[in-house]
Amino acid sequence: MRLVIARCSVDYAGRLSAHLPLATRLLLVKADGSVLVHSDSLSYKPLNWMSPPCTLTVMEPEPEQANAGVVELWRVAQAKTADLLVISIHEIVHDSAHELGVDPGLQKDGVEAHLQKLLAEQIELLGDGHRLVRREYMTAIGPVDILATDATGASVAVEIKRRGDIDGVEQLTRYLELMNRDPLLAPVTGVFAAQEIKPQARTLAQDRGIRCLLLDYDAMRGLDDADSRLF
Amino acid sequence: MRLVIARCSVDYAGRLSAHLPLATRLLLVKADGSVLVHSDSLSYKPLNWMSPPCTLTVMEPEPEQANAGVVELWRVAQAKTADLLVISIHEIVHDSAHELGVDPGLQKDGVEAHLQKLLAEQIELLGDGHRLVRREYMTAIGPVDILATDATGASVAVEIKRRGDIDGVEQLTRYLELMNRDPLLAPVTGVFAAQEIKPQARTLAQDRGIRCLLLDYDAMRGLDDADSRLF
DNA sequence: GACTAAATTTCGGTA
DNA sequence: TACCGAAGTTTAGTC
Repeated sequence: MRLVIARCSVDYAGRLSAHLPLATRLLLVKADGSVLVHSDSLSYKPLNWMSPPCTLTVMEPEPEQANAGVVELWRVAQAKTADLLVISIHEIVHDSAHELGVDPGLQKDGVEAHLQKLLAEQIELLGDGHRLVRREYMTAIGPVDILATDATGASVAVEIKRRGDIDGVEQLTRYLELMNRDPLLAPVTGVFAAQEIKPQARTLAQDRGIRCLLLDYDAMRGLDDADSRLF
Repeated sequence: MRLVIARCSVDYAGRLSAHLPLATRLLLVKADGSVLVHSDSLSYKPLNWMSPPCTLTVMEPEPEQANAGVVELWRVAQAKTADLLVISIHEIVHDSAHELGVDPGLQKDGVEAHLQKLLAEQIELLGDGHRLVRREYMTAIGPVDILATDATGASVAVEIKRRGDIDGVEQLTRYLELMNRDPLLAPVTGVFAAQEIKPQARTLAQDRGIRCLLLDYDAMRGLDDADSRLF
């Protein structure tokens, strides 16, 4: 990994055109050849970048550019997409390279998968008499998060989201349309379960006869922990 | 901006739990206090991070941790969300700080806005006799990208995407439903225009009587350039 | 401030 | 490999 702090301007041409005026920035060159341009604020996302696989070529500036103060010209090209990133360096403030080795990678745990697991374990949150059929119930257009039955034995399809948006309601609606054409399943009712449900999503769901269920993640996790300790 | 190359392990607790085993990584501390953890590959996205506003506290390791080889303990906390990032540093390989100043910011140009402008100028791509009514036609639930009329004078609503996904069809469907309730506009037909249309999106669109139109960005841009030079 | 839509989305899983 | 859906999505714009 090479770290360069430089006064530079940047131009990107590819899926869009973008230009960065002259300023001091961090240029981060990774071992796979990818390049990231970061400013001192607006974290997370680089101002500009090039994804691997790509090649970095350091070029001499044209006389005209040299007169304008350009010391080095970096040309970062992507083979596949013909995207091009050009960095015009006017001054290098810092330059260092470091051997990092391969990263063992990130271990994640949580979010929607966890909500789904918890709700499957606490299926009675859907209402008295509900029973779990299975998680990730496959349909022709994708998996339904949870399939259950209510007290009368009728099918219930549950779509789980962390944030209940209008898109989630559309998604569940498509599943319900499809599943209600299956005589083995029909009639199937829908439950839209989320930690937070946007007003518009709630309105749309109710308009389509889909029940909304607010999930209390902390409470569900607490119950889960309590259960695990009941031995 | 402070750049630290360090052998470290990282733990994040917040919207999810994540753990990074001991390895050498780049720790990037920005002027606004935000922290990014980058490995030497997998560009663009940090392995772990904390968004501003947040506070970085450097702590002495507990005796137990010190015995395990921890030299420094970084605690990055977000005030609002109670998210917490803990970086256990075993060895600092590099440490430097740099004054970057405020970045003038990125100038973008292109993508969907450009496609919309081009299609508005080349409205005949929708079919013979089509005329532009206006771009960004406002409705109660948001702006329709382009409103036009066909050869018979009937209204045509156009949704433009770079990548035509199923969501875009849903979006256009909502607009069409609403607009067809307006006696001044009805009947309104829909056109789903994109550089690339996913098979499922095309199927859904056709099922709903929405016409699909593939846009050739380069050709449209070429025409535009040719037009601009016709003087 | 709330909400919607776009992103050079990126990233992971599955058929 | 293509496609689909999630993301600690983030970010920008509008109401």
